[in-house]
Amino acid sequence: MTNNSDSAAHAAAEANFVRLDEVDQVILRCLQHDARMPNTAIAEAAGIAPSTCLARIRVLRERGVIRGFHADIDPAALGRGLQALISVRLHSHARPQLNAFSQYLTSLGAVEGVFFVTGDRDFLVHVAVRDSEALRTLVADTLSVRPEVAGTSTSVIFEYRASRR
Amino acid sequence: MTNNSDSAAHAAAEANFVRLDEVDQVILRCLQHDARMPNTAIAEAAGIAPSTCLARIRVLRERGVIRGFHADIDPAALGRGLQALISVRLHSHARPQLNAFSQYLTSLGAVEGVFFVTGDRDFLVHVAVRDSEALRTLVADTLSVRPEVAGTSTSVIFEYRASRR
DNA sequence: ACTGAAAGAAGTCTTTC
DNA sequence: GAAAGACTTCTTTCAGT
Repeated sequence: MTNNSDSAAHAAAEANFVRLDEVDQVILRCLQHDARMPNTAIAEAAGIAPSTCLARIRVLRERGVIRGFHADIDPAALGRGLQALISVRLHSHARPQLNAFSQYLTSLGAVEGVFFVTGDRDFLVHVAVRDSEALRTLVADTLSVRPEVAGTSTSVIFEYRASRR
Repeated sequence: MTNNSDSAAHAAAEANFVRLDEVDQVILRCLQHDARMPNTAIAEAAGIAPSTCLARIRVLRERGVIRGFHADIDPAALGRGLQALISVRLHSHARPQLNAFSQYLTSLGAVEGVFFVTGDRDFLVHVAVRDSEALRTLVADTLSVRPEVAGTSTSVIFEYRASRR
């Protein structure tokens, strides 16, 4: 799907203007901290009735403010103790396949996240693998063999902190 | 001496990673997809009793496999429609303050995540801000003024896909 | 738009195998 | 470890304000 978003980014952000009062902010903060927090507890924290709180959360989901609720799984506990950022440059003639390649990356089991960025690189791929051997295999045998890929550059992640406030 | 050849006394218990059977994997997959999925539904999907499922989840949390449950909030819906990766190099004499600086970064409201990496840079900071003006302010007035910071390099993120399987 | 009550559903704990 | 049952708590709906 090709959306011509020349200056639409700014306009979309303004059009998607959402007003959140203090109650909504308390709700979001609670759910961001603990998505399994009972509705009654959230309602109490926000100072509203549980039924009202439930309706608020439903609206927040419908508006797209809340995209979902996910468990935070430790990759190391799953035997993937090595994390890396792989910078991927694509050939210029592979531009039309950008989105498809991005989707392909996301589908890989080792991939934690994909950044599509400006600058001298195209993608920055956050991966979690078992060991350096698995990382080498991923870069050499999975990514570099792709015809779209012009080159890669890998940095090992010593530490990654997601901001979960 | 005795013929203790049971598979339960395997050395997998003291490995750095945790052995997860199929039941655990089903539970993790469910919770990663929807952290608010009812315990009864997870139990049914895993083919175990609800009480057993609850005990499994508790153990997974205690072992650190599950680090938490978080709502996925859209930064754009909160008025932060511009995301960027800021590469931060520190002065070599600021090494002892690496961890403190990392914590400082994480505490900033605009920061989504912080990568501490090998290579020619030290940190890669994932931020979400209101607009380019806010990004300029963050880089110029918040980060660059720090005495530890030797230099920064900013890339705008066109798209970011977290792998939530 | 929010509240409060009430019925149904789900979470939790203890016992039992 | 796993399951069953009792008990507690939460979710959800709906009429009312």
